Parts: sequence; C-alpha cells; structure tokens
Amino acid sequence: MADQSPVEESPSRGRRADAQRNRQTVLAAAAEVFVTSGVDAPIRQIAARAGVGMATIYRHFPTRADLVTAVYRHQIEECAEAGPNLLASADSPFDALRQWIDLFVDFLVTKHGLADALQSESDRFAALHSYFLDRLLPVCAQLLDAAVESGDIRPGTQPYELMRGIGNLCIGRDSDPRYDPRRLIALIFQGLQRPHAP
Amino acid sequence: MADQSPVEESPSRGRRADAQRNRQTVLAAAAEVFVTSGVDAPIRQIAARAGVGMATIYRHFPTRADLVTAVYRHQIEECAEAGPNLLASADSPFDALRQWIDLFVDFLVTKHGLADALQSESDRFAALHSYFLDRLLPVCAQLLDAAVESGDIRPGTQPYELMRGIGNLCIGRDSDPRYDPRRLIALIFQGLQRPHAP
DNA sequence: TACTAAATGGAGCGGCGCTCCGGTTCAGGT
DNA sequence: ACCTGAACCGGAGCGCCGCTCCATTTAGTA
Repeated sequence: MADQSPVEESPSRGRRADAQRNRQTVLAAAAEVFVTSGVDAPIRQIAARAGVGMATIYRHFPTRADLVTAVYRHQIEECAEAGPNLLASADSPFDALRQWIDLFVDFLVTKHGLADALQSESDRFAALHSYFLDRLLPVCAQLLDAAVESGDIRPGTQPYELMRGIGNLCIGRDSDPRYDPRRLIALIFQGLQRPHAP
Repeated sequence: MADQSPVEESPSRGRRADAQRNRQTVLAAAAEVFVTSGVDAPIRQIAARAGVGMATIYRHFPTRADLVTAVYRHQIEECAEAGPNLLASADSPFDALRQWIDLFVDFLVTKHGLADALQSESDRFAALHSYFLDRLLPVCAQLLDAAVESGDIRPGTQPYELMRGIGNLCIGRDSDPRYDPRRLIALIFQGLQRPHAP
C-alpha cells in the first residue's frame, strides 16, 4: 500500500489516466528492448513491443534521450544517493570514492550501450548527458573533495574529467576478456593517490 | 620522378587506368569529407564530392571500414614505424613509450570520430579495428616489453588493454576544455611505473 | 577500327527517425 | 445517464540513408 507517493513523477502528474498507463507501458517495453538491442533500438520496435503507436512514445518522450533517462532514472538516483551514504559508512573518503566508482562502473557496463550513448558523436543524447552530469557530478565532486581533504588524493583533479574518463573507458562490448575497464580505472586511481602517503 | 614505386598499393595493381584514377579521387574526397563531417558521413556525400556514383565507391571499398582504413593508412603506418625508431632514439624505453603514445593520441584526436569508430557499438568497423590492432598492437607490445625489461614499468600490463583504453579515452568532441584525455593517460602512466624506481 | 571485359552511375529497395492528422476515448458538468 | 470538448491515440507519409543491380559507357587490344 501507499505505493503511490504523494509526490508523483513530474511528467505524469495531471495527465489523463490512460496516458499515465501508456507511459508506464512504454517505459517497461523500452527497458526490455534496451537490454536486448541497446539504447539505439528502433522506436518502431519499442512501440510494437508496447503495443502502441510511435506517436505515443514521441509524445511522452520527445527525444530518445528523454526515454533513456526515464528508463534509468531510478538507478541514476540510487547511484547519486549512494555517494553521501558511502562517505558516512566507508573507512575513509578514499575508500568511499573507490566504492562509489565501482558502483558507477557496474551501472555503465550493465546497461549495454549506455556509456556509448553518453559520449555519442552526435548530439542526440545531449539531454541524457546533461542529466547524468547534473545529478552525478556534484556527488563525485563531494567525494573527491573529501578524499583530498583527508590527504589520500592529491588535489587538482577535475571531477568532470574523472567521470568522463571513466565513462569513456566503459564504452564497448564487454565480451572481450582482454579488456576490463576496471583494471585501467584502478591504475588511474593509483595515479590519483598522493605519491607519499602519510 | 619515380613517384610510382615498383610496388604499388595492392588494391590498385592490375586495374584499368581510369579505375585507379577514380580510386584516388574517391580517397581525396573522402579525406576532405571526413574532416568536416566525420567518418560517418553519408556515402552519397562523398560520391557527390568526388563526382562519381556510389557504386564506384562500394566497388573500391566494399565496407566503410575499408575506406577509412585506406584514407588513414599512411598515418597508421607512420605511427607503427615510429615505434622502433623512438626505441632507438629516446633516452629510455619508458620515454619511448610515452612519446609513442603521444603520437598515437595526436593521431586519434586529430581525426574527428576515428576513436569513436574504433569502438563503435555495431560491427561496421570490424575491419578497421582489426587493421589498427594488427599494425599497432605489436609495436605497443614491443615498447611495453622494453620498458618492463629496463625496469621502468611493472610487468603484467596487457598491450591490448592499454591501447583500447587510450583509444576509448580519446573518444568524443575535443572542444571541451574541461576534458583532456592526455591528463588521464598521464595518470595511467604514473600508475604503470614501478612503485619504487631504482 | 572493331571487339570485349572492366568499370560506371543512378534508379530502386528496405529500414529508420520523426511529424501530421483523422478518428477515438476519457472526464467533468448538467 | 448523457453530452461534449479536450486530451489522446495510431499509423500513413516524408525525407534520408546504406547497399545492390544492371543497362550503358569506356579503356585497352588485335
């Protein structure tokens, strides 16, 4: 009970009941299709899966980025909220940062093509890019600052550069055993540490 | 004089003269278009620029990867040949490796969209990927081995992982001053060094 | 010059993103 | 219970693209 919180997702407030239902149907279909065909799957395919017309999808999610954002909103939110929690629970700010980045990487490699989309050459995913940055950059910055404060990390690292670098390293099919982005990220981490720990 | 070396590029040997001319025309047009529109530019656009039909392009370069490969072949070759040279001229194998990677990065960031193509989600560029790997992976491995041998770099790093990581870090528009792949690559480098240099 | 195989180019097909519009359904007032 | 207009829906349609097929042209040779 009380599944419907008092504050509903903004895009579905005030809409007609059938519209809200369709919105959820589309979201579910898109989530399924994204798993099998990636975030670049044809809109027609998602529409067919959901049993609706294409216009319905475009009405609810004007751009593809809006759709992707909506599908992964919960997980992005989880990742964002995990930041402060880790900072409180981990042994050190350094550990908190490492664990958070583990979370971030897990998220990216799990959702096929998500990292690709984030750095897509065209501007199709500009909105997605913005949403990621708006939500996660402050978290990353906070963790980074804390680790600098505690002396584990040397100052001067830009959160944007770190996040985009990690995102880039996660691009591509993960089937090749010769490539594990985590190993390179660990290397970057090592480089981030102060040369002479206290 | 003697511009035409005895051993010509294999794909143009034995062809009719007009075919060879067209091949060069297409190559030049593609190079121009790639600069402005990236390696994903429509084939029609390249054909129009070259003043030929689309079939002509497809005949000479069956896949888009073949065309891209041909356009950048010289520069890839230069990069590959620079490896041994640097190993001979640089102060140390470590320096040679660093300089070579600088070269590699320059190449990737200069050619808009090339790094993107190398890790493209679809398999359109499989041939390009293979060519890069076949030509450059041994060079990278040689430099890496030399640096390990000399004690500057700790062993265990896979050349493939390093090259793909660097390639990934170079993905995306380079207009953003907040992101410079070189800084992160330098960080990886730092992590690659032996913890305690002799 | 006449002949033949190589080379050409653009029409054509299927697929995709995105929009537009006629028909349908809901929700609130009587 | 019904009426009505506003919200909503679906898919036909347009433009763009990758790729192929084949009638036509052209280079090289006898």
